[in-house]
Amino acid sequence: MLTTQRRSLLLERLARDGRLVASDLAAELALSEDTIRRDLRDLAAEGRLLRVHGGALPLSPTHQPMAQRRDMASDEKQALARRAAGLIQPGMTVIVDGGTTHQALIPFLPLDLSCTIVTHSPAFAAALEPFRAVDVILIGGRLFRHSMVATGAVAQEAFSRLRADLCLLGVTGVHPTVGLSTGDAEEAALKTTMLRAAGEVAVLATPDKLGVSSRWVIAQLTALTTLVTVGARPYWLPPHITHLSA
Amino acid sequence: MLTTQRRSLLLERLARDGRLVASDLAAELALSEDTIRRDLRDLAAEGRLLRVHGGALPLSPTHQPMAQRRDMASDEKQALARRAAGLIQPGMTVIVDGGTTHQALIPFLPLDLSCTIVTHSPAFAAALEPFRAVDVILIGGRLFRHSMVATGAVAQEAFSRLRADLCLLGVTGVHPTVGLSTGDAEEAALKTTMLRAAGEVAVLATPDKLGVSSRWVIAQLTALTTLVTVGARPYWLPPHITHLSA
DNA sequence: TTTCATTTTGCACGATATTGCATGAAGCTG
DNA sequence: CAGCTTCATGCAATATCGTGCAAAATGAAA
Repeated sequence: MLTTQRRSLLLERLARDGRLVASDLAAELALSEDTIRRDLRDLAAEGRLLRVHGGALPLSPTHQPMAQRRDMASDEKQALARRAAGLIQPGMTVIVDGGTTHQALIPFLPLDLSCTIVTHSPAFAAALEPFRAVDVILIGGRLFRHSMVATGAVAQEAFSRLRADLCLLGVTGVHPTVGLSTGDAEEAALKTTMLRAAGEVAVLATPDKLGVSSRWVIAQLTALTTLVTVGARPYWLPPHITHLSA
Repeated sequence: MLTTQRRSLLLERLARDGRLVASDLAAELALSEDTIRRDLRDLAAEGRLLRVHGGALPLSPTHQPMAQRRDMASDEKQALARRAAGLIQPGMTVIVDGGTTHQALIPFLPLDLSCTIVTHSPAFAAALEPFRAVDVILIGGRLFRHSMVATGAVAQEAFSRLRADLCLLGVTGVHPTVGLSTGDAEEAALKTTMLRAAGEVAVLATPDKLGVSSRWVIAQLTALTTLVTVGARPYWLPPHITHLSA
C-alpha cells in the first residue's frame, strides 16, 4: 500500500464515517499507530481534516450534522444497520427509503461497492459520494419537511416506472394483522409504490416498532420478505418472511 | 519490449489496478527499478498519472472525492457567498446549481427565510434541512458523479417545466465572447435549461474563472443578469449586467 | 557494411522518505 | 490524584529517489 494511497483511503473513510480512530485504523491496516498518527498529522497540516485526540474529524460543517446524528443513533440502530448492510450485494438495484436507520448503513457498506441505489432522500444520496462504483438515481419531488424525502406526484411517477431487486423500507409500525404502517398519508402512498417496485422488501425495525400500528397502512405483512430486528423472531411473523437478528 | 509499448502497459495497469508500485513492476517486467522510475517520471510530466513515493496513482478527477474540494472552501468563496446570499429574497423561487461555491451560501442565509428553492444537488437540498420555512423542490435523475448533481432526461424535463425568479448558476468559465461555459457536455445542456427557466441569472465567479472558456458553452453573456466577483468589475462585462463585488 | 550520434538501460552513491520502536510528555477518565 | 491512553520526538533500519556515468541498443548517414 502506497503512502499516498493510504492517505486517500483515510480521507474516504472520514467522508464515509464522519470520524477516524487512530488505534482502529492501525489494527485494520496492519500498521503501527505511529504511521497513522503521522498520516493524520500531515493531512491536518494540509487542511484536509481536523486532528483531535484519538483520531480525526472532518472540518467541513456539511458532514457535522450527520456525524452528530449518527452518534445519537442508538446501538440498536447500529446493530440493525450492520446486519442489514449485507443485504446489498454487488450488481443489485436497491431502493433505499429515508430515515436515520438507513443513514446508519453507510459506514457498513464497502467503499468499492458496485450497484445501483435509488433514493428520494437527498441526505442518503449525498452520503453516497465516496462510493465511486455506485450508480445513484435520485428521485425528485417536493421535500416533505418532516422526513426530508421527496414526495408528491413526481416521486410517485418515478418510482412506479422502476424495477428494483430490493427495497429497504422505513416504517413506524410492523403489526401482525395491520401490516406495515406510517404516520403520514402521502408518505404511506409513496412507500406502497416503492415496495411494489422491488422484488424483495426488507424492513429494519427497532423494538419500539414491533407490534405497533400507525395511522396509515403501507401494505400487508405478506408484502414483506425480510425483517431485521435486534431480538428473537416475533412469534407472529409469517413463516415465509426471512428474519435476521442483529 | 519497446519503451512506448511498456509505458502503455503501465497506463493500462494503472487503469486496471488503480495504482502502480515501482518495485513490483520492476520485478514483474524484469527491468531495473530505475527504468520504471524513469517511465513514471516521464508519464507524470506528460500529465498521464500522478507520481507518488513508491509508485503512481491515477489523477482522474473521479479519484479526487468532492470532500477534498469542499474542504478547500477558500476565503474567496466565503466572500462571494456572503455577498450573493442577499440575492435570495423572501417569496422568491430560486434555482440553485450544485458546487462548493453554492454550498458556502448556506451559513449566510437567514434561518427564517421563506422561499422556494429548486435544486438538483442532493447535498444542497440536505443542507436546507434547518430552514423550516423553505420549500425545497428536489430535481431527480441519475447523479453525475463528478459534481454530484442529478442529470439526464428526467432532470432536463423537470427544469424545462419550471419558472423561477432567479437561477444561481455554477460555471467554470466566464468569457467576454464565448460566454458561460463548463467542462461537461451534458451538464452544459442542463445548465442551459436551468438558466432559461429563470428570469434572473446570477453567477458567482472566483478570479480563476474570469476570462476563461471551457469546452462546452452554456449561453452567451447576454443571458447573464448578475455577476458576483471578488475584485473590480471586469472591463469587458456588458453594461446591462449587474456587478457585485465581494 | 561501417561509422557515429542519440536513446535507452543498468549501476553506483548520496540524499530523502517512510516506518517502527523507545522514551518521556501530555491528555483523558474515574 | 492515579491509572491508562494518546501524543511528540529522536533514532535506527529500510525503502525509495535523483543524479551522474558508462555500457548497450538503436537508427541514420557515410
